[in-house]
Amino acid sequence: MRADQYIRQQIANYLNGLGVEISEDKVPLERPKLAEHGDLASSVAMELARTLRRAPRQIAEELVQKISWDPFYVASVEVAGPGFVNFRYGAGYLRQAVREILEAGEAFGRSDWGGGKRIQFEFVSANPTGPLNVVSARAAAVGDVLASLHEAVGYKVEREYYVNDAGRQVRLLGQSVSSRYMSLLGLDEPFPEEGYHGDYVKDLAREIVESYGDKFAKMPAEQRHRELAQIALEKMIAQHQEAMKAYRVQFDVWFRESKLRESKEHEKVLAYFAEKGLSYEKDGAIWFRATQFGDEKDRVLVTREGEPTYFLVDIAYHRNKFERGFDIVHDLWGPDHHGYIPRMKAAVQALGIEPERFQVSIIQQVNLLRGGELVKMSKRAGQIIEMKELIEEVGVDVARFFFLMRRISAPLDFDIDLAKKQSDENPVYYVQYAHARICNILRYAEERGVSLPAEANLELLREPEEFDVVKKMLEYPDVISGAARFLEPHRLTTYLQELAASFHRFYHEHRVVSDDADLTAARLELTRAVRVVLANGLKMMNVTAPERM
RNA sequence: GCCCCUAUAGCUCAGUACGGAUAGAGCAGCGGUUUCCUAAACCGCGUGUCGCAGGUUCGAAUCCUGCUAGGGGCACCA
Repeated sequence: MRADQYIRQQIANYLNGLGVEISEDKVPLERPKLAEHGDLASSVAMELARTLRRAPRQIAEELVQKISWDPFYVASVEVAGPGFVNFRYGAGYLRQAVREILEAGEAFGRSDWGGGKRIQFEFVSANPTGPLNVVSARAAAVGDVLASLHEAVGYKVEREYYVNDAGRQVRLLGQSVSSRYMSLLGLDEPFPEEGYHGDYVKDLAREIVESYGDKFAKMPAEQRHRELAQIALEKMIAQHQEAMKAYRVQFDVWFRESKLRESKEHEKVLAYFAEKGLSYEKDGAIWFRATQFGDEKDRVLVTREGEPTYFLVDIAYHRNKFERGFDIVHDLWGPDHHGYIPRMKAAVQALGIEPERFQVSIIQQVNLLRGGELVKMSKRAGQIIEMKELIEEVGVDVARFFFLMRRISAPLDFDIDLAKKQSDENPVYYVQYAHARICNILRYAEERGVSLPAEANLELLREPEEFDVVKKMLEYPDVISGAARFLEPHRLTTYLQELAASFHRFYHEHRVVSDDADLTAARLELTRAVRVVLANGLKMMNVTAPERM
């Protein structure tokens, strides 16, 4: 049993005996900010003061006296301040934790409160009409880790990437490439008004000239646009897939919008809405009654030109997802899409799906800093820093870690200079170094042929720095479940830095491998446990845990 | 105008879900630590109108209301 559970149980039992009805999980218990306030503290006496009509300190004193505290879990209990009850962990409990962490290994920190429910995370889903930008890099890191966190707490998870390989944008890509293609061949074709200006379009055109020559120049413009669009599209999608692979994101499904269109799934939605009276015709367009489901205005499904809107196809896409049997569908979108949430939620409801099963997180923007200055990016001028360039410059580990350091709802400043520094200013190395350092200690012990007793005597662990490390490790399962539940992967980076710090402190104060074989054995166990937790945490983020640096 | 996000130390940020004690880290600055398992480490020193104003409460960075500033969004684009 966990010590916090034990304490809650004792308090709840005692209070129930007094006639106060309180369940274990309602007993307030928190980790105090100040070390002098103990390892755990309860404000229960203050909260009960009113109902019991007694002074909080008096209630606290009695509670402390009347309950017989098992010294295995609780080394000391005291009343402090206005009526807090402060607890310190028993040494036995802390020592046992070391053993439990080692036994659990990769399973340490995992739980099953997800109950095997199926959840899908859809993220990145960048248009294949251009290169991936740094926002996609953030989304990729965040989505991947949120998915992993949910796996760790007992969900069955799928990662999906939606490929918008159809519609207006793709036509524009075809026209843009065609124009560049023609001019490479010395021919003239006007550049489309809202075409894509980036250099990558010229690169695509050049590649196509190299592989196909002037084959497309002779065909009718419309056919050329179509065929070039397809070729360019596949090249872009392949690039995106390579980028994700290099970034260590493994998508289960790359879902193509064109598949939906081919199987006419959007038309089925249309028919369904028409049948249910959820759509109507106005000004030559077909509209969805989104206002019936809380959106601020009705939305167009089919334009006056008879073309399905992105929204309509997206509704079909979401219906398709739910038909695949997910209990929860979770989308990660960019900040420019937040206005889109009410209408998608409305649509999901209109399809008869419980709205709680559809969740959206908005990932805020990324500001790149170089030399302390904001790097200006303009999509129109084709001036952007691609995800690929950034990764090449700073490395996958650093990029992932940096993108995970902030709350997803906050814009993130990515300091390229800091990311490139291999020094103490860079938090990634700080954490990785702790892991490498541990591996080095273990190697050293092995090389020296340290002879260890069969079973380490953990009673020899008694230094405050040793216990501090254990206490920090004990926080890990809560960090994982909290990060998953509240969609806050940054808790993991913050935590790993704290764990690394507490290990570095321990390392500095005490020798692990010494002439005292028993003590060495005990400390090697502790050290191995820290390695487990650091490795688990880094693995969760898909950041490498180096054995030497 | 309406909606979303953000505002905490010189800088970058935790802490806000579920209100608790003297609001914490890292970096930058200054000073120190290595005959010893990696100094990519450790230790010490300073700083706060928690954006502002009210309210609720024994207690508010945290909850409520109203403001202010910055960013983003409000398409028959995606």
